[in-house]
Amino acid sequence: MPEMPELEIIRRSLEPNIKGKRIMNVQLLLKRQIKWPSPEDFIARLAGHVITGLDRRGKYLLLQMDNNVSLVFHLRMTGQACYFPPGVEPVGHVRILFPLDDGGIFAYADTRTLGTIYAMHNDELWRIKGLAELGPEPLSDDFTVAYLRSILAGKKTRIKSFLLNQAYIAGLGNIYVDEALFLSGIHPMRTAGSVTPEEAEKLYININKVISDGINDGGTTFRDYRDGNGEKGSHQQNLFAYGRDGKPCRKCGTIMEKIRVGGRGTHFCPSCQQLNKG
DNA sequence: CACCAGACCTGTCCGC
DNA sequence: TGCGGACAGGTCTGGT
Repeated sequence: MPEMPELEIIRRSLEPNIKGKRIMNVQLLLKRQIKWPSPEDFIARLAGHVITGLDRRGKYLLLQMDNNVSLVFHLRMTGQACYFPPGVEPVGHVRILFPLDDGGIFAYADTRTLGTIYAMHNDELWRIKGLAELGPEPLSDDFTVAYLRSILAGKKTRIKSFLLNQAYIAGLGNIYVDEALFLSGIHPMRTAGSVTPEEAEKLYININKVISDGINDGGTTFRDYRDGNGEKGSHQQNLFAYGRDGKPCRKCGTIMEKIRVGGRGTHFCPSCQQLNKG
């Protein structure tokens, strides 16, 4: 479900409600979603401790605790991290409850239960491979045109799959990749190495644009995504490619198509994004 | 290394 | 109405 814009909105919306609050106890309704450490140790590392800060890296949400422990969430497809004020009962597919010292509850919910949760000492965060190997993020100083050109060079993998690889660029997912490729006029089946330096510059600008627009719209809610207060985003109203198959292209009017690339549903305009280009 | 199917899960939608 | 299959915002593993 959530990509970088959604995780960033979740982080921002949770912060005023849970930062500085103490976790009174931990109720594991579905233990198998805890990937590290054991359920008993997970509870021991968190219960009674204060949440001192909230960070995000790629699609990971990290709650910093007062005992040098990070409570790490990866929401996968349907995970939700939400604050319920005092007197409001958590609803939905709740898997873990963290009652707080203000009488409210920080809850993790997840329909498909694919999400992964860790309570790591900060010096053992490297054990989370996906987190340790993340590439630079859109909108950050580390993400530059030169960097993008350098990682594209010579790659034979298709550009769509390439952009979904979190080790190259952190935070892009299926929606925002389709959007960035559409705005850049690049067919998703082209090889990464075929993207010209000029196209790479467009792609760089548009990756930053779609991520930034997604954040400004409060994220994209197709079905499950909600922010830390249970609110939907609105960026689904401003998409150009994702979910628009069968509809006219917003640039040229050609009927948009949907294909499968690397096992993922992929939306594009056959006129604006031509395969033989490049 | 590239690439794909399958696995992990539940829910929804579509066609018959 | 019921059932089977495909599909869903993600990532990892194991096979060819």
